[in-house]
Amino acid sequence: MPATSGARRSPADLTIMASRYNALKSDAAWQAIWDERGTFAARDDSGKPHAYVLEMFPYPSGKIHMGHVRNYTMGDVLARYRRMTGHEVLHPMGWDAFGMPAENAAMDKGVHPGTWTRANIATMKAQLKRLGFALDWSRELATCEPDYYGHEQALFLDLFAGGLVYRKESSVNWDPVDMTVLANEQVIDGKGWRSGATVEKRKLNQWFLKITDFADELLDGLGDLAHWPDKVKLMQENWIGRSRGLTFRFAPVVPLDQPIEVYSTRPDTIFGASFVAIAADHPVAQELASRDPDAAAFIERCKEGGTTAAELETQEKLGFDTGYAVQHPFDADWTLPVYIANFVLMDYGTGAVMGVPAHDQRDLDFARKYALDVTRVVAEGDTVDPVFAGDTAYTGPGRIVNSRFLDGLSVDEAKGQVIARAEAEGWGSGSTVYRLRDWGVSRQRYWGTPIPIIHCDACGAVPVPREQLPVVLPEDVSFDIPGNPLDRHPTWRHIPCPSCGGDAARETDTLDTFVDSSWYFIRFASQPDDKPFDRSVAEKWLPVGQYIGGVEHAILHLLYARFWTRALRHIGKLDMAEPFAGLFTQGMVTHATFRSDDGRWLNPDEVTDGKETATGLPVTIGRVEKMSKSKKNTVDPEPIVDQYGADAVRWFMLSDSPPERDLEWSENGIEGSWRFVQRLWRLFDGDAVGEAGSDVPLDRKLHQTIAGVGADIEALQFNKAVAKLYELVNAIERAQPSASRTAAIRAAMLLVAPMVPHLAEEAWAAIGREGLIADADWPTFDPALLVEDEVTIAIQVNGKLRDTLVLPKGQSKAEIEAAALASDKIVRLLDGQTPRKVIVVPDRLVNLVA
RNA sequence: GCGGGCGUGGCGGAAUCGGUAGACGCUGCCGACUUAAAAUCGGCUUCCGUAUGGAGUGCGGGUUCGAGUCCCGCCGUCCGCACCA
Repeated sequence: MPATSGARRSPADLTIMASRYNALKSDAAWQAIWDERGTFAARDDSGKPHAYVLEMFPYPSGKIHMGHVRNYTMGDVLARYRRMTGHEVLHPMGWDAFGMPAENAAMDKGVHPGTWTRANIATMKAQLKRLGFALDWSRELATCEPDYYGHEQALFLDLFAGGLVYRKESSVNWDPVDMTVLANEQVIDGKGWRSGATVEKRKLNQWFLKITDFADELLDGLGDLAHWPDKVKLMQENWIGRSRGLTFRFAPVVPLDQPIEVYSTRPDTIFGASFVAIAADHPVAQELASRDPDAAAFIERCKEGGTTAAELETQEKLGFDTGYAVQHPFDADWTLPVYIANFVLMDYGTGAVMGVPAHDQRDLDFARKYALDVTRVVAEGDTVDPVFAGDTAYTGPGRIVNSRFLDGLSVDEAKGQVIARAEAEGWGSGSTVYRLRDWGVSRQRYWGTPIPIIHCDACGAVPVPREQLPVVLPEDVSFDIPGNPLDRHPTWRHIPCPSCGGDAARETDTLDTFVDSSWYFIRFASQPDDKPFDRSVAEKWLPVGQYIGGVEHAILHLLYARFWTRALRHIGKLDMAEPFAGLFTQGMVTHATFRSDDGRWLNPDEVTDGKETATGLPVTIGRVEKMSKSKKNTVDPEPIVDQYGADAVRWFMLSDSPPERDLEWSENGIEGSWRFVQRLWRLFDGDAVGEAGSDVPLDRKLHQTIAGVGADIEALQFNKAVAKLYELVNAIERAQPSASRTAAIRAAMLLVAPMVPHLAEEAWAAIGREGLIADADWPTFDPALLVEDEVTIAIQVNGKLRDTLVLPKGQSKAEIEAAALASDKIVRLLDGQTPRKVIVVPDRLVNLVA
């Protein structure tokens, strides 16, 4: 029905003519069309500029949750926007499908991990499709399938051949509940990251990847990641933990029969040393313990101490005087006692330290307890007294004092001097020490990538020949006892040695699942059958332009993926240093928590009007927290999508909260989004007709919105883009019919298309446009229309706003000042006085200083 | 303890370079339409004050004609690391 030109349509007319938008019907219809046409399949050989948008792939735990919806909606908006701005977009999806929960399910429910995992994938894939994400499903992969992990085994062997894989017996973190080894990164406060069980130390033969070879690269490479959050870069920097100092030897004094090597970042304070401390598991301590029961008892006592944050905080510094002594490197007559101390760690540096109590807090605590000398060697302002008072070590800058040939130097100069002397005299050398350790990748689990190695008594560890890959997991396993079923399998592990043909056994450990996620983004870009990836194709897409995921992966996954990429470059497989050019870490989806009268957590749908629905008893409303099953404050996306449609859910995920912050789920919020979807539909459905006449203010608003929304999406500031779209829609609704208004409505369809794609397609089709809006071009803006021709000038007196004036843009300072002084309000306020000073900011404000 | 982020109405938040604080949304209130309700539409919604007006961006200082924004010192809160020599 054409509107009457010039007449404003009444709300009643709108209601009559606009049909209600049936989201469920449209969602299904357009999803089917996108599928049939392969709309979102990425073409490797496209002539368009390539864009790779990736969200962290999910673990198939059962069903998708709101966090997934938020994560994938953000990526989807960017992917769709990139398509509309002329890019060939790769936006794939897959499954991080190996891991412990599948084995737990196997143990709990007696279902095979593969069956459980694949069923979850099917469920979650259907749920993702239901949200209308612009994903290239033809590239879907699951890490638990041999056609993925077989290639991973090949890469593992490539790294093995390249010298980046080694095996060593090492003390490992053993999780007694999950019955597996954990990486240091997976031990949190002395407990397993997944089970929460207190971690024990065990000696096992483990496979390691030489990530420490890349420590410098990984650290320095952070500097090139301009589009990564500073927070994540800083976390990685701290994790790698590079420090520079001096590694040097203290010569032994009889009866000690070997030198003790220490590492120090403060060689400048060497004349302040008053003791040497070694770790409880230091070889010298162990040797002493074998002869001295007191030493052995002390070492046992050190191991009893907990490793949690709280325990460490309060733990007393304990020492055991070994009776040994060492010589000071600069004075053979100066001897220092050697202690075993509970605060020295064997696995950092050399496992031994020199104690300089005046300038290190731990050393000071220790020295005070055991009445050792505390000598100041760095001046604190004018204080140079060698006798150091108080219980707070001085760690600041200053001149070196009481230090013989170092006196008068700065801290840095003295460091250099001492290192130079040590190197010249041969008792030490400048060195770099990292907190980062090599990556232990062995897991004593079934549901993971089998490590493609065969152990032969004669030949040692032999790689599985390439033609025998993939080493496929046997299906016939049982989970009735904890531990690794591969160890118990009757036949799988028995195999002839590829080298000598004798009896040999397969490695039964599987790879850490972080290995699986260290290269999946490469496999998405290129997935030939006969090799992990085709280098030239992968390099067309990589690095990932924008990677989006949770900040919980700031260290582990992102560091491992960076390492893997560099390792592949090292062995000549891929010419790329960094896998993710842009990274964005989105906030969590949160919800209020509810507790019943008797303290049980309640699901939001068990609460009605502040009372428990079932009992009518009052409910305590707790704080807003991350949605979690344990607190029962989850909202299942599926029924929400069924009720409101995909677009309303997507719109809500983008609204209000900045994407890096938490988003609180609310019933009012989703209803508001649903209302807006309906409002958009009324706008699109009711006014796709030609009108005459122009409306310049509306044109301006439109062009400002086109420019602004595009910039906001590129900056991933979706909440701002949403606000601008609300403003545009408000303006269109208020405008009189005109050609400008019709043009604005049509442009608005394109502007909202990345966010509410189903509605946009429906509207596009309704006005008879050819093709899909998903394939349409993003509207362009006229820069001339971005600026207003009139500006509102603020008039301040002494910095306080007193009046505003609307003036043509671009007036001179004199004109603006004259206009300001002519204002009635200002004349009244000044009361005949002349301002002492007048500040005019053209097109902005006038400040009159009285 | 070390490192980092954040602090703006009833709520989520906006304010691009130091220049009109509170855009936009939610909630709430009033009104229109309706027999009624829902939906929709219009208006109001930082606080104090009937009002002219005053106060106001965690607190206290400072720089500036002008500070949410910059500087100094606190407080609160969240996150990461954690005896790293």
